[in-house]
Amino acid sequence: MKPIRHARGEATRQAILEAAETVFAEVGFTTARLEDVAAAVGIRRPSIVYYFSNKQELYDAVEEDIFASMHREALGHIALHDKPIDKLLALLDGWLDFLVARPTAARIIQRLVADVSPRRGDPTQFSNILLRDVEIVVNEGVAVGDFRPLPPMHVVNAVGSSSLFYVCNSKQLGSNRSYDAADPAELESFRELLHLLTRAAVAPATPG
Amino acid sequence: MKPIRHARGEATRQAILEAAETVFAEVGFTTARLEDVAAAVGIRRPSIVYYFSNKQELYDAVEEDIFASMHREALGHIALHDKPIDKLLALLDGWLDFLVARPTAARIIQRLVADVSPRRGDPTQFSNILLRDVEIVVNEGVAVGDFRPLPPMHVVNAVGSSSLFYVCNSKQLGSNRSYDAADPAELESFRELLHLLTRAAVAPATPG
DNA sequence: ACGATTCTACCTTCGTGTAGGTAGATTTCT
DNA sequence: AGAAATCTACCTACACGAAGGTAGAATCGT
Repeated sequence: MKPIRHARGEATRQAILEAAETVFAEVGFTTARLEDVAAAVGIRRPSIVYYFSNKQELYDAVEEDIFASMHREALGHIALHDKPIDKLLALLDGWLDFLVARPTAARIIQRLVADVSPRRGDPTQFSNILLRDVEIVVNEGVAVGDFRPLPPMHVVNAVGSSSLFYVCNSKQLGSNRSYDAADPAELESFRELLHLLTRAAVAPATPG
Repeated sequence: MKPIRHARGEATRQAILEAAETVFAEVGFTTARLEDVAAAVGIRRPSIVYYFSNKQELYDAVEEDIFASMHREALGHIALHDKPIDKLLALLDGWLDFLVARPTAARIIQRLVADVSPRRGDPTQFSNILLRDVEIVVNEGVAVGDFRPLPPMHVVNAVGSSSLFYVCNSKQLGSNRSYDAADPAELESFRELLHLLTRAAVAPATPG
C-alpha cells in the first residue's frame, strides 16, 4: 500500500515479485528464503521490506498476480468465441499457454492444491476468479443444452489439473521420460489430447 | 535400518509413520514439525529418533510406503482383467480408491509434483514403480492395437492427475463448492467421468 | 540383569523481523 | 538559483523464536 512514485522503485518491486515467484515455486513458502529472493534481485534482504512488509505479504502478492494474469489471459481467449464448447476450449487453452509460459505459476498452484488450509478463512481468495470463469462457461453450455449436466468443478478437477501436471512433470518423471513442455510439437500434441478429453467430458450423448 | 524386534516397538514405529504422513501431508516437509508428529503418537520428540535417524529419513519412509501401497492396490485391481482397456481402467480405479481412502497420500504426491528437484538424483526413486505400471499397461494396449499410439506419461498427466485433484480439492474450492470425496454417490459420479476420459484418451479411432 | 524403549535437558543453526543509519535524488522556500 | 528540508531506496547489525539434532539418564519388559 506504499505509494511508489519513482520508476526505479517500481522496477525493483517488479523484480522482487518475479524473483519471489521463482523461489516460492521451487521450494514452497516456508522453505523459501527471502535471502535468496534478495540475492536474485541484487539487493539485501531487508530492502525487500521496503516494498513488502513481510514474507506472507510478498507471497500473497505473487499469488494474486498469478491468478489475475491467468484470468486475463483466459478472458482474452474466450472473447474470441461464441459457442460454449469453443469458449471452454479457449479457456483451457489460455490456462495451458499461461502455465507453459510461466511454469513457476504452475508449481505454486500445484502447492496450493496440496495445502490443507490455504489462506485460512477463504482458500479461494485469489483463485476464485478462475473458478468463476469455469462456472460461467460450463453453466452456459449446460443451459443451452450443448453440454450434459455436470458440475463445473469436475471439469476443473478432470481437465484443468492435467495442464498443471503437464508443466510440472516435464523434468520430473525420470531422465528417460523427460520432455520439454514448451516444445511446440510436444505442446500441440498435448493440447490435442486436452481438447479431446474436454469434448468427451462435456459431450451430452454417451456414445456406444 | 535398526532392527526392531519387539512388538511394542514395531507398533510405535507404525504409529509414527502414520502420524508423520498426516503432518507432512498437511503442511509439507519443511513446515512439518516433528514435535507435532510426536504429540500425535503420544511420545516425546527425541523418541522418534530411535526409529528414524532424522526428519528426512522419516519422510522418505512415508513416501516409500505410499507408493508401495498404491502399487500393491493397483496390481490387485489389474490382475482381475485381461483386456488392456480394462486393465487401464482398473489401474486408475485402484489409484482413485487408494487416494480417496488415504487423502494424506494424495497431498504428499501433489507436493512431490510441485517440487522442482524432489530427491536430488532420482526424482522417481519411489514413484517409478507406479509409472512403470502405467507404461506396461499402455504399451500393451498400443502393441495389441486396442489403443492409439500415445505416450504413457500423457495418460499420467491427463487422467492420473484428476484423481489427485478430486481428492485434494474437495474442501478447497470454497465453502459453496465443497464436496465429500469419499461419499459413494460423489465418488461413483467422478469415477464415471474418469472412465469416460480414459476411454477417450486411448481410443484409436477419432469419431466425427 | 540387560537390552529395548522413552525420557529430560541442552546445544546449535537458521531465518525472520526490526531498529536505526546513510547516500543521493527531489522538492520547497526565499 | 541555491541552500534547506524531505524523501527514496537501500544498507548494517542485532534480537528473537522456532525447530532439529544430540548426550546421557531413567524406565520398562522379560
